[in-house]
Amino acid sequence: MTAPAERDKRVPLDRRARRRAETIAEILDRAVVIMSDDGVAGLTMSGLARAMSIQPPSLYKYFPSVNAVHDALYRRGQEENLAVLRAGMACAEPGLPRLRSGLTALGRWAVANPVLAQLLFWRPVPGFRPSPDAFAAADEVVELLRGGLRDAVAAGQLGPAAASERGLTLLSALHFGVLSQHLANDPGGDWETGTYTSLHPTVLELFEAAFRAGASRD
Amino acid sequence: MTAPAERDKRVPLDRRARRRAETIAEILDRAVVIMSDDGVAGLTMSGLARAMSIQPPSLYKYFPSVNAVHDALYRRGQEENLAVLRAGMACAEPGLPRLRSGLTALGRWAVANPVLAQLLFWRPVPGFRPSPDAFAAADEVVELLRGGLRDAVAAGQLGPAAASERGLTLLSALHFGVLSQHLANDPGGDWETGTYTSLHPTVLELFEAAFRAGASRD
DNA sequence: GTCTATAGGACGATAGAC
DNA sequence: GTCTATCGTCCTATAGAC
Repeated sequence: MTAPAERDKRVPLDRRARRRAETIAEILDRAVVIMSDDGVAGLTMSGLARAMSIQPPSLYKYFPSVNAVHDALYRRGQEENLAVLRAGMACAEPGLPRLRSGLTALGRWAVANPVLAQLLFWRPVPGFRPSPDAFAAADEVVELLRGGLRDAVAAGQLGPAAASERGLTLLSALHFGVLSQHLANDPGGDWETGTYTSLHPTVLELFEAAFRAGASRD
Repeated sequence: MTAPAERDKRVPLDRRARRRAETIAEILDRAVVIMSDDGVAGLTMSGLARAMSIQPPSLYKYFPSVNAVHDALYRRGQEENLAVLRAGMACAEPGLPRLRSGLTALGRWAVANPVLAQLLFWRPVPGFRPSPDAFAAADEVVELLRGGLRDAVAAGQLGPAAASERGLTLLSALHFGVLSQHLANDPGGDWETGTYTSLHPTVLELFEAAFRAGASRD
C-alpha cells in the first residue's frame, strides 16, 4: 500500500546514508595517514581537507570539530582492538593458550596500527579526552583479559594470585612495555623479527613463571 | 701590567655570562612547566615568552628557534638522567645490587620528571629530532647498564646470556613498560605506591629469574 | 638585551551563496 | 553538500629603535 511511496523516499535516503558513511570512513582513513606522517598530534582540519581535496567547510558537514575526528578514530581503534582480541581468543583453547593467543593478537594489531595504538594507549593528543561512548569497548577488553586470567587459574595453569588486580596490572606493564619500546625505537620492525616484539613470547613466559600454580609470589 | 685592564673588561663579562646562564636555566624551567600543563608538544615561543613576562623577540636572544629550546631540554634531560644513574649505581655494591640501584634511580627520576622522560624516551614532539650532541649522554647510559649486566654475570649472579644484547633489550622493555604505563595511566602516583611503579622491583626480579646463573633460557 | 611593530602564515570555525 | 569569503586567534621569526 504505502510501499511505493516509502520506496520513493527511502531508497534514495539509504543511498545517501551509505554514501555518507563511505565518505566518513575515507576521512578517517586519510586522518590516520596524516597522523602517521606528521605525528599523532599533527592532525588538523585544514590538512585533512587538503588530503581529501575538498575545502575545510565541507569537512564540518561530517565532523563538527577536529576533536570529533579524534573521538571517531578513538572509537574505531577501540572497536578494532576489541574485535581483534575476540578473534585471537576464539581460535585457541580456554586457559593459558587462549590468553596467549589474545595478547599476541593485540600485539600484532598494535604493531600494524601504530597510530591508533598510540591514540588508544598513550593519549598523545593534548586536550583530547575520549567520550565515554568511544571508550566503552576498552572496558570489555579488560573484562576479556580478566576472564582469561580467571580461566587459566581455574584450569590450574596459573596460581590464584594471577587473577588479582596486581596480576592484571603486571601483565599490562609487560605487554605494553614491549609495545612501547617497539613503537618508540623500532617502529619499522615487524612482529616476528622486531627487536622488542620478538621478545613478546618471552615476556609472557616470565609472567606465567611468576604466577605458576603453586608459586609463592603474591 | 695588563691586569687592571683585563679585570675591567673580564669581570663584567663573567657577570654577564653568569646572568645569561641563569636566564637560560629559567627559560628551560618555565618550558618544563608549560609542557607539563599543555602537553609535551605544547611548547611555543609565544607561550614561553608570556610565561617569562617578556616579549617573544627577547627569547630569540637566547634560543634561535623553538627547536633549539627542545634540544636544550633534551640535552638537560639526558645529562640529568645520566647523573642520576651514576649516583644510583655508586651507592650500591657492584653486580646485581648496583644494577638494581641504578635502574631504581632511573625510574624515580622519570616519575619525578615526566615531561623530560617523555621527551627523552617517547619522542612526542612532531618534527623534533635531538642533535647528536644532545644525544651523547644516552650512549653512556646504555654503556653503564651494559657494564652493570656484565658485572652481575662476572659475579655469578646472572647467567652469561643476561649480558647479551637480548638481555639488555628485555631489561629495557621491562623497565620502560612500568614507566610507560605509569605515565599514561597513573601519572599522579608516586614511586612507592603507584599502581605500576610499585611493581618495578617485581619486574626486576622477573628479569633476574629469567637469567639466573645456570638457567637454560637463551 | 629589551622593547614596538610587523611580516607572513596556519589554524578552527562560521556565514551564506549555489 | 559543495563552494567562496572571512573572522579571530595563534604562531615563528625578523627589523629596527632605544
